[in-house]
Amino acid sequence: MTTEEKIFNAARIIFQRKGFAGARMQEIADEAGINKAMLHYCFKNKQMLFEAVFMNAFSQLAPQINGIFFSQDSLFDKIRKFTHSYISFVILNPYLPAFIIQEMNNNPEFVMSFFKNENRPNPTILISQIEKEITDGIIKPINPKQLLMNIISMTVFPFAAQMLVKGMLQISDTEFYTMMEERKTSIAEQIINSIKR
Amino acid sequence: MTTEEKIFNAARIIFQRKGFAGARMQEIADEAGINKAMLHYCFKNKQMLFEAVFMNAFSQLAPQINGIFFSQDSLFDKIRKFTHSYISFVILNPYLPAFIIQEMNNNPEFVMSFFKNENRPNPTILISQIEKEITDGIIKPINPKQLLMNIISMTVFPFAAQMLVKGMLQISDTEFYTMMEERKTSIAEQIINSIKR
DNA sequence: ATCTTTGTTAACCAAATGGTTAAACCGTAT
DNA sequence: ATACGGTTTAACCATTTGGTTAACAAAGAT
Repeated sequence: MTTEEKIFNAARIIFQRKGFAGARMQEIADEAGINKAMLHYCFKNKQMLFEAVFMNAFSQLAPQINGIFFSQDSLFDKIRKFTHSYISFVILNPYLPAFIIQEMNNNPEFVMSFFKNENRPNPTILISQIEKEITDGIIKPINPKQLLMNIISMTVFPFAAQMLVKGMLQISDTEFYTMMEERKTSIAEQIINSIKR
Repeated sequence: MTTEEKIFNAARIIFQRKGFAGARMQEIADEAGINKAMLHYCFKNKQMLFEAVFMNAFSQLAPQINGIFFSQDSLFDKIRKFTHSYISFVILNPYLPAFIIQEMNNNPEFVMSFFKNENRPNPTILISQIEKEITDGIIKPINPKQLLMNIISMTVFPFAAQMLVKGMLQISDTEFYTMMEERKTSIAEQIINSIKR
């Protein structure tokens, strides 16, 4: 593993654990097992290092979301595949959602630029598909954006608010994990149930 | 307004905007329009000031959630009332959810103590009610905790991840607000639809 | 062999930041 | 009026923090 990779991985761990403001360059250097000056040698400054980490995190997560937007499946299959693959991915990267949401809220201006990128999640196709399935009588009338928000909410929230959820429902890490496994399929069925005619 | 109140309000604004690590004592003093030394005169130190703000925020939000747990209504009515009253409240305090979730993730140990409090949200009654309505054949079988998670997710997530949602769906502040108003009733109907026999 | 480029470090620096202090201010009881 | 209590401030302090520098090592290139 190159030094740059060591730094990057260390930075990802620390930034995801403490956020941009809470992370210390020295801590990242320690985690990487190298001298602090190397951070600035490889990544100009804290902001650049952070942007590299955030950009990477976001570009890992975005395709997971894009999956639902660009396939050829029926709406129901899209929902099933999305929740399943997204939760599978996030179980392996449980800190990503909270990290992205936190930094996005703390850094709106910088981060909104991501959504002008061509690679950004683009829901327009899915929205027109929903509208079509409504007029075709396959599903009940619903505001497509609200439906989309419901899907994302049920999928992402438990991870983003992990501590809150665990504390409120008084569940352990393993029980949480079990529930997330169950959600891979249960969310989809729940949503489909609520909209199918 | 007393000086202590001025400080507290300023601290709430700054902490909610930047989080504990990102907030600067000087910034809070400026926002309050007083000298920095007063912060330490009224609230010992940054940690104490933060805990006062967080405690207050949490104790405002908790009763909103407790509402759903301790009423005598039917499950469907509980869901309707909860989503409506919770969203109404959060529209007036749109930064609360993100703030609480963020600090809860960054500060698990300190914050988990809240859930040992007697005043904590306690879902056991609601969970047994759900179990009862399942055996009574009023609703379809479902893991009660999953159902609860769904309700909370759909209600809280759009606020917690406001920037993400706005960026992804490409909606303005006003459109966001309109959608949240719509959600006051639509979430409940959505969920009820998905579980009623 | 030696020069040059790249990688790496210890020591250092200036600014920022949380916190302190001692003096000033101000209403009020004597 | 004055002495006294709590309140407020300007100036100050110690530490932390992001960032720099200059020397050193290692690996090719000549």
